[in-house]
Amino acid sequence: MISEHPRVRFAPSPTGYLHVGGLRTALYNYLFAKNNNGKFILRIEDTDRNRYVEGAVENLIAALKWVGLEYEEGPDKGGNYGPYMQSERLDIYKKYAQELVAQKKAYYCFCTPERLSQVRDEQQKQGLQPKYDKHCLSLSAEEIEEKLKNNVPYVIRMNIEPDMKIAFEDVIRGSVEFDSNIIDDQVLIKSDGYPTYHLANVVDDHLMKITHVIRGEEWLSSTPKHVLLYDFFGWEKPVFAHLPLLLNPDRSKLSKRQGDVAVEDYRAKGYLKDALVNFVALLGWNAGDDKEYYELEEMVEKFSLERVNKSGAVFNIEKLNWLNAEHLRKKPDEELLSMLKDELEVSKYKGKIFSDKYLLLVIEAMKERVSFVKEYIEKSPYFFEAPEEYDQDVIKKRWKEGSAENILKLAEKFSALQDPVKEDYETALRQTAEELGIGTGKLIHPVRLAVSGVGGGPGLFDILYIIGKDETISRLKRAAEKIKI
RNA sequence: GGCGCGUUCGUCUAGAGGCUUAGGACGCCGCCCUCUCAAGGCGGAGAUCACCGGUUCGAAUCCGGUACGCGCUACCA
Repeated sequence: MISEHPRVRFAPSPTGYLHVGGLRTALYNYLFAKNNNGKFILRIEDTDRNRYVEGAVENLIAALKWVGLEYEEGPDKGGNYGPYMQSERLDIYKKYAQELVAQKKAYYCFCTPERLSQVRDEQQKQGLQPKYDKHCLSLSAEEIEEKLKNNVPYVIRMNIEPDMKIAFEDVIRGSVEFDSNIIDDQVLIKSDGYPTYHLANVVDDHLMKITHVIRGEEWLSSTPKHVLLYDFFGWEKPVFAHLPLLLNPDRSKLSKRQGDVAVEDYRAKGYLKDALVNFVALLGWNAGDDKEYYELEEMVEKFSLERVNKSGAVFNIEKLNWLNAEHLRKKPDEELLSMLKDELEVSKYKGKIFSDKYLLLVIEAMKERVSFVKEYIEKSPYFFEAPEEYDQDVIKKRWKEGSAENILKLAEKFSALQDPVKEDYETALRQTAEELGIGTGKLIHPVRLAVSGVGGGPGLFDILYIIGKDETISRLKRAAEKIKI
């Protein structure tokens, strides 16, 4: 069933941004293509002129690019089966629609929106399935000719025969069957000359030699229409795979109201593309083992449509956060450095100069303690400026009667050190503690507070080494003065 | 309403008739490590596998029904 070199496509309509659900659809298409040595194609389904959004296509492309899902053919890349924007393929759709009309598999319909809604109301009142009543199917050739000549607005509709069973195989769901009686005589060409999704999608998938249609579950119910169209044209059908939906915490379809849905939102919040992709991939797929941390390449190796789940998955931000931390920790320090520098540029420390060497030390110290790049700054501001305030709870817990004198004593000790390294601070501190006749803890904690303003963080001597002797001494003195019990 | 799809710890999931006292991960809690906070290690709580019935020596796994959820039911995709 799976051809040797499959061709799959991600076919979003440009609504303004890339939805995370769309990201997952794109990802599964990509993974499937790469896993099978096939091609991944981007096609823009911009057939609804009312929904046109300025810059949406560029946005979509930028998001895909950021995330690293590279396609071989697409609107900005070209390819042998273009154009890849449906709005540039209008003539093609028209031609195929007319072919169907000639074969009586589709027909012109001149009904006004008013009549349509009247019919619908009537049917609903009688408790019937709202469906077009094939009113225009009985028009004579002359009547049609006449109306066309007089520029009466029209649409072209599919002529669906009643009492048929339309069945197809879905890789994920198995065999699915529909009754043709519930299917409306679907509009193929709208009165503005644009095709509807159904026509454009089938025509393009055929012309672009798409072998596998991998899309969201919301399309499952329209698939019989597509199957019928393939049959009308006498075309070979692609393999269908309908993906489960992504859900809000309350199990409704993932929506903007309940949080961020745009890939760019997550990017702006500081999520790594690797983590987002990893996370989204696991929402509905797994390799059958316990592995949860993935790089793109490994997913490509292991992916298969057969292992995609049937049921919807809640988009659970906590797991995403964990994965982000996991991915962040695996990044080489050099890469972290460049990300941290970018982050500093948009922080309140913009303009302040820190050497790469310094920043690398900060990274080493904080690496295990952050989940996001920006946390290097938020969780350890003391590496970028002296603390202005001291955590009250920590003062209460760690700052005792003689603490101020003790750290001043220590400052004195420190000032005698020559180019101290981590161990030198430690030795000096332990010595001082001994001289003062107190436990090292009694000194360590107040020093930590004095130097960082908080109670947690990397090992104290690492902090001291990083900020340096002069800064350490100055912070100790300042704290001895400022911290009051 | 009709049609379709789905239903295993709070969440993501493993599970393809006996290997299951249903496994892992996130989150939560505890212990260890430790100058603190993390990370890491160990452990714990958490699922009558939606429900009912059937098939079978045996069912989370197969079949039927019910409930619930979601999707579609447009000249939107």
